Amino acid sequence: MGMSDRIEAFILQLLADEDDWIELKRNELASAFDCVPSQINYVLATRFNRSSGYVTESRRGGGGYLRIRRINSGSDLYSFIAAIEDSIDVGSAEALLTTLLQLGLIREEDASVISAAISDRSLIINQPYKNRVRAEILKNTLAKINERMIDLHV
Amino acid sequence: MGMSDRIEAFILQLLADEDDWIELKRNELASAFDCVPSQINYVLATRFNRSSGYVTESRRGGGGYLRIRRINSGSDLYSFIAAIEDSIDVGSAEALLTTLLQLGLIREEDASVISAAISDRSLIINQPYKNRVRAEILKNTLAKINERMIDLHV
DNA sequence: GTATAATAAAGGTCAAGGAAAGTCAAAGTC
DNA sequence: GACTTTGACTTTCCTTGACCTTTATTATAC
Repeated sequence: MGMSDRIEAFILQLLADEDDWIELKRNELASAFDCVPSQINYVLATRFNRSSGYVTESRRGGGGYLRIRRINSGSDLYSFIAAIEDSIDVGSAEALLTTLLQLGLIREEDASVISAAISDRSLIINQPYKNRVRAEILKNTLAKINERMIDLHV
Repeated sequence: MGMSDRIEAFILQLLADEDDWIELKRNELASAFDCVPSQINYVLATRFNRSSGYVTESRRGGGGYLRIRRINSGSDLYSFIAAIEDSIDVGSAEALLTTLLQLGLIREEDASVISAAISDRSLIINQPYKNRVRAEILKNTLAKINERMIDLHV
């Protein structure tokens, strides 16, 4: 297990204990793991980014910190669902999923299942039905996820 | 017995000892057998692929690895996927999802997303296409979940 | 005493280099 | 002819360090 993996595990442990959010000192963490401080940034960028369900804030200067928060992000899938047209091609649909991922509005697991559902491999029917069904599937699955998130968090 | 056969035997032995999954370093293995690293890829591709009942994952870069896992096709989603006919009505599909849930082969989150995708509200097309598309969506989404379950250490 | 300037104490960025594994086609073997 | 072996080249991921920006604290001017 490499250094980045160990740092990731350490942070995950902290989050599991404290749930909600944690605060760290970049320099302290770096010297605890005996690595350069920028390695911490690398770990945050690759493992604690939005599409893996985390947000980080930080502050520089005296008393600076890193804060890592898990987002079980409820809320506004609605506006995106409402914006889906009656028909959507596979490229646009995938782009939408990517956007939602980046915004942390859906999780990677959900995105991959939806992606499989709306793929051309699944929708073995001709146009224009294909794109219409794709739009319906998108709306219904996203609505279901939205429901779940609201149930969970709010 | 050729080199590929000997490497295969070695890996099979490791799997027999450790059952479940094993992790290897491509370069170490190659130098242990005194062959080029890409030979390992050849062995994995020809002897440890999906259709022979194995999956492999890997990671490049520092601390990279090869991981080989046996698919025990009994409790795997795979056998259920294979059993899905070309056409399935909504009742049977829901029943299947319930079964898979009870067996712990899928999670509730996944079930709800799939359920939304294959509902009559999503599949706004006529029979017999509706049931055929439903079958395809089921197969493709479950296959994706199966992949993911395998990726994680199950 | 307040306003400003200097210094210290954080964290951020980015590119270079290294450490793996992947690919693919040519050559070899049976 | 099919399967195997080899190696040059590619891609991905990780680590390191030099340099930058932001914030807090302290020193200085008036």
